[in-house]
Amino acid sequence: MTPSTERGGRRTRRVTLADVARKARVDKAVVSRVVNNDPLLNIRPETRARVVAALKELDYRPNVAARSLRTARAGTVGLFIPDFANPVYAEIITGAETAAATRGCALMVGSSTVGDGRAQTYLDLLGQGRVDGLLLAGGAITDEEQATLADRALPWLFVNRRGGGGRHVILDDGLAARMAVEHLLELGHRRIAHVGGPTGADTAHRRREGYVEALRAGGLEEDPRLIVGGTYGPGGGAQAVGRLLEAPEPPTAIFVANVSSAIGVLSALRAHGLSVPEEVSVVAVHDLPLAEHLIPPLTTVRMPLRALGARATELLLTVPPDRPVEEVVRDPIELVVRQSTAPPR
Amino acid sequence: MTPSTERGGRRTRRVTLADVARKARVDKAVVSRVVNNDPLLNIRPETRARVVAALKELDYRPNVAARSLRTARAGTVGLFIPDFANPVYAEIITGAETAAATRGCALMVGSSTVGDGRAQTYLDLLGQGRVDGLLLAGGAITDEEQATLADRALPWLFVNRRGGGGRHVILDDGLAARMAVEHLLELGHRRIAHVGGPTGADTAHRRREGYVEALRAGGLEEDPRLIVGGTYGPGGGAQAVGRLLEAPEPPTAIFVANVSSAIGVLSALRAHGLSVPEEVSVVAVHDLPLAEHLIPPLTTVRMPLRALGARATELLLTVPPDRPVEEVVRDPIELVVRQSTAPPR
DNA sequence: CTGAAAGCGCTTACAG
DNA sequence: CTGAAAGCGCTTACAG
Repeated sequence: MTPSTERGGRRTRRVTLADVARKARVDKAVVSRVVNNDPLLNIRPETRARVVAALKELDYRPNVAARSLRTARAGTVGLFIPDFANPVYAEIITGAETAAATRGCALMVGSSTVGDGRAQTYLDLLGQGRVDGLLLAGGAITDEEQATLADRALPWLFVNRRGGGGRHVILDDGLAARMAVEHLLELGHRRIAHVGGPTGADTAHRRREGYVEALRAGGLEEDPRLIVGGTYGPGGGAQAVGRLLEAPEPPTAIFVANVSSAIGVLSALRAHGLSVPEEVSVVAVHDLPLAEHLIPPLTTVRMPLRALGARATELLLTVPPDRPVEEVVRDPIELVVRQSTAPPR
Repeated sequence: MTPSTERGGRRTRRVTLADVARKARVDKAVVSRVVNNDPLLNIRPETRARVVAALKELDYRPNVAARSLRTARAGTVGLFIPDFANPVYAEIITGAETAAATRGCALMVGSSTVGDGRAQTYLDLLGQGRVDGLLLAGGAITDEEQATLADRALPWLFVNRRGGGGRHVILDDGLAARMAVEHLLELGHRRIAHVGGPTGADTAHRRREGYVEALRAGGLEEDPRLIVGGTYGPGGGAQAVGRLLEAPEPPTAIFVANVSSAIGVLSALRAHGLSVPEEVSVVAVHDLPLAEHLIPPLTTVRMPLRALGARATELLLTVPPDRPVEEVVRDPIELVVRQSTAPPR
């Protein structure tokens, strides 16, 4: 008998290993090994056939809770992000989800928009044994939270930010910044400003370093008045432009640490009557589908965010939790030249 | 002894109910009832105090797998979406996450970007008992998938789209469309075009209906040449504008079914040398932080997407799975007038 | 080549 | 007011 269901999914009695074993006239241990493809199982072909047939006929699906209890493995990876609305995390999630699925694991994503926003609250919700490990992407993790984490006997890994006592996976944000700035230098720009990310954000820190390095490699000295911080959102970008234009000698080009900020940068420049790229060039880190539909289409540096999410998941699941991980994912970083950058006039 | 940990979270022996019971000199059944706040538990204050102290001292955290196995409840809600990169789903997720947490449940979000993209693949990954119910947001669910779903003895609910045999929660997309079009009518527009969503998307269907209704209520007849479909992305919006401008008498205003499309609409209008709002007004459904930073700042209709996600979660967890649910979430829909709409000249 | 048994950590109905 | 026992559904080391 297959379980019957009704509208909305009425819950009927589950099919268990014992049901399958009875039907196939074997012990449930045998069924278990067949289900899990136990390589050590030596079974007669006709017995296996009976088991497989019963499995199929009853539409057996293992009970995750029972399996987890027995094996002490959840088959689930946790991922904690600041905000689902940030498209950067969307890409990381997608990469992590795919990598987890490849290993037969589910992914459980939580954001700090819930409750008081602390990683701790998310941890409490996870309880004990809901996930086998935790990826912590971006955002600010306080020392207290890191201590709590340490108490949980749970493997973790920082993603897109350094930390975790030498357990992190990042991208080469310095290189991304240098590629952006070198592009501006090659176009002939000499007064290149930087709209950075929020103080304390590790990616912001590394992009700013890359900006300074590229300037110096080009024989220029950085000008503190041309470096302004912000948030990683459009509002922060718009505000930053306001401060930038107060400088006595305004820049001819702006390197923006984040594409969302750049949307605000573009609109603020226009509001100040400056045309892009004729009067000011703009280039930003991270590409998005909408970048080519901005006015003007935005030159960006595309980062391998999916690869980052995928690699982090793999490492979390394979590297022993007491071993350090400090990896820079080396998938290609690509300059996407559109119409927001041009030689200075 | 509290469990010791090392870098990366070395796994140490877990604290179980039995450990706590031993320390508090009671049976583990008592500890269990204290942990779960059993209202029927009659316990001497000093006994409770001993239990609470032991709980705290050992930092006890219930094993989720054991509890799930025993109670046949996962304490987790599943949510299946087409794509994490779509900001509309980000809002729904956030609402669902908060509502789930309020009920002590975790949320497990999966997207169709994994594997072959079918809901079925996600269901297989979920296995048996990983979630207590499933929210299916947007996207296309085939009949085959709906049949599979019915076989799973799992309560489900469609979110933001009708379906599921009378199990869905939606917003009043018709009203949103009428508000947008009425705004254009009040400004004096008479040739109002519609850039719709993808064929088969239920929200697209209802927004288009609202558009037609509003036109007729304003004494106008819809013109098929002014109705073009598209995707819910910038590329679709841009293409749609191209087709719209082939009409002998181009529109003076465009109602766009989705804010992401509208980004493409704005850039395509500019590419065709048409200024917004002087020559063409644009209004779109869904508000985003970036809307006010577009060029020009975009007039939108803000939808209560968080409330939708939250309500769907509540209904999934409370309405018996064999009862129909057909709810329209009535939280306020708001017209946000910015600078992309103006009277025709 | 297959079976029987133990036990993962909980909750709950029942006994006293 | 508290304890003892059964059992959720699985996996695995071991027996034969």
